Amino acid sequence: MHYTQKKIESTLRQRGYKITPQRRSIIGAIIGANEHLTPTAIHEKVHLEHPSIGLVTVYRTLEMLAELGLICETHAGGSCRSYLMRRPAEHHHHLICSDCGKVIDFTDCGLGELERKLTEETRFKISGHLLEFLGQCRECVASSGAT
Amino acid sequence: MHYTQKKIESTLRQRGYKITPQRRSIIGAIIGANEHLTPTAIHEKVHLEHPSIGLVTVYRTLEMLAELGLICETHAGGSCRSYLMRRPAEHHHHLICSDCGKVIDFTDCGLGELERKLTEETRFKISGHLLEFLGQCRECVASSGAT
DNA sequence: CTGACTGCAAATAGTTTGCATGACG
DNA sequence: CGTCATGCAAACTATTTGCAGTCAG
Repeated sequence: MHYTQKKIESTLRQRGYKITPQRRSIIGAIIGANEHLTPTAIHEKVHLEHPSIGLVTVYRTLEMLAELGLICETHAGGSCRSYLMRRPAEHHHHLICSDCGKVIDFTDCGLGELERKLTEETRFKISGHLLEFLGQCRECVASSGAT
Repeated sequence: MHYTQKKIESTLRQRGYKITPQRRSIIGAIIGANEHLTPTAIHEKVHLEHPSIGLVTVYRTLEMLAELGLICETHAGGSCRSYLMRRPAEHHHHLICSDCGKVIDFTDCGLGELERKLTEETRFKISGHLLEFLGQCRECVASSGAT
């Protein structure tokens, strides 16, 4: 459903980027996680295996991956700047658990109609939209109810 | 359509907050603007009339207003943390011009159905959503076309 | 080999906190 | 008057940049 490590590496190579162990490790960390990761969180993860990796490299790699469209930012919660592996399909949105950070993707947002209506009413040339649902996932509902 | 200065001040008073010239000025700046304002931008605006106002006060006032639900954050573009006067009606969304920053509110997002469907499929307890449309307003389309 | 990549340290930007002074109610 | 608000400076956090050494291709 998401990009694989291999697929991403070949994309990098095609675009003229080099494959380094650091980048491998960072990509692996993002793929492995099913939730938002802040740059710092990613750094902590990769730091376990490769203690020499600097936070700066994480920032630079994230910037590169985002530019290639391989990861995307989310805006949930207060703080910004958390990243997630992107599904190959372009248009999608997130449903995010505010407790555990789990993310569920969905594509069918049904906003085409609304977009058309807004375009008509406002004469805006609409280029896109940001949509995220927030809530508690089943497990977190259960465990918070049990508490 | 939006809160008036008077209305906001009476809300503050009711909640036990004091009305100071600084707060008046900051509120006025936000009301006066029809676009997103970052804390820094607000500070610059009020600084013109009241050069003594510190950025810190802007931050503290924004925090207070946000807590009272009188302003809301937007997440458009890259940087976060920009504020906008909130409409009295609770649930609404923004259509934002990426060129000039103009913001148009709309309430009818028609996401109830989608929310129901997602709830059913994922068993999430959905608490809300974030929706923003991005595009160019009519004026900016015209002027960029003219260029 | 060579240019791209990395890590370090320092610079920068954005935001928060501590504290003494000042002003609203 | 007492308390809350302000402004300053300093502390913090997050992010970016400059540079010399290193490594993938």
